[in-house]
Amino acid sequence: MISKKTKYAINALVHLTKRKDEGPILISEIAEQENIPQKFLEAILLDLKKAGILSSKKGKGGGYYLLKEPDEVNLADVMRLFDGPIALLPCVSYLYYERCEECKDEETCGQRDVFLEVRNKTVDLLKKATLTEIIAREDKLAGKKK
Amino acid sequence: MISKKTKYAINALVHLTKRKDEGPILISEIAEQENIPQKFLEAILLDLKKAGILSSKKGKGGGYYLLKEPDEVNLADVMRLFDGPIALLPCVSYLYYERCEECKDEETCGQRDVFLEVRNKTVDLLKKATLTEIIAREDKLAGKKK
DNA sequence: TACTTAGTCTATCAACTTTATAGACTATTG
DNA sequence: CAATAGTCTATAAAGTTGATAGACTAAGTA
Repeated sequence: MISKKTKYAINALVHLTKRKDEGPILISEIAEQENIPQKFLEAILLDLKKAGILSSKKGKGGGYYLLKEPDEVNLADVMRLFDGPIALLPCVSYLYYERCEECKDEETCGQRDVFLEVRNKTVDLLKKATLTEIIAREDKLAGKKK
Repeated sequence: MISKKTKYAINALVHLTKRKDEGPILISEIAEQENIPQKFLEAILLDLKKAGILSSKKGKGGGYYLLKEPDEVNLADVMRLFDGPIALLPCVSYLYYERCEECKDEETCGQRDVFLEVRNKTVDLLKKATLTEIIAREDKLAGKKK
């Protein structure tokens, strides 16, 4: 399961993408409309800023806004930022690789081979899921609904 | 990441599969050869027994052995047993479904749509990974190695 | 029957992570 | 200089994970 942090981060990013022509958006507004505890959201947005995805303005008329283009931000990056590795085993993670202590031979480990496949497919799907693409999905789903 | 419990369980199951013609295998033997803390392994094997995957015999000449056929045990089932849902969001889990409190409309949620795809692909890959298939992978990897 | 073997059950625990809250601080705008 | 709004630090409750200890029970064997 992904953490609430990641889930909240994605919702906040989608929110900011939809309103990206309105200038800076207040934390309090995002918190209220997306049902996220405000203080918790503050920390999340700060992390997204440090990661170069968002930027902010202080004082009156301030708030947060997208720094990267919506098609340059994908769920794989967001997940890694808050939850760390996407891989289900440390030994198949590319960015957070770690050997399994109990493993006898990594090269011939069948379990590892399975989870390597799962990781590759998952990263593949999550990389394709950009903010732009997520909103396109929503539009499509909303169309089907009515 | 999967828990050590799941990882240990898979290693123990593969171990028992390889030696399934030898009769009951001691917990202590599996623990030693697979580098698993014995007391921890005891609990794991007990869970696998309760799930109908293993059976055991007490007293001298006792130990654990496979009850199901190796091609009837897959990693999706083992993961669910120890780690619960495979899905990354509660709202896309089939067996452990739960609504996201903060969600405004599940039917048109783009985030959900992405994680539904990830879940489906992951379950698909893990269902195919039976004990038989894992050992076949190991043989193949060992062949390539030399 | 008594002894040994080996799985089973219950309780406990330290360490860590997650989710969240409170409050002081700093920069910007008007 | 006062109001606004993001930033930083600390704290904490709750839950999960990985592990250990010890008593108990069932099965085989002499």
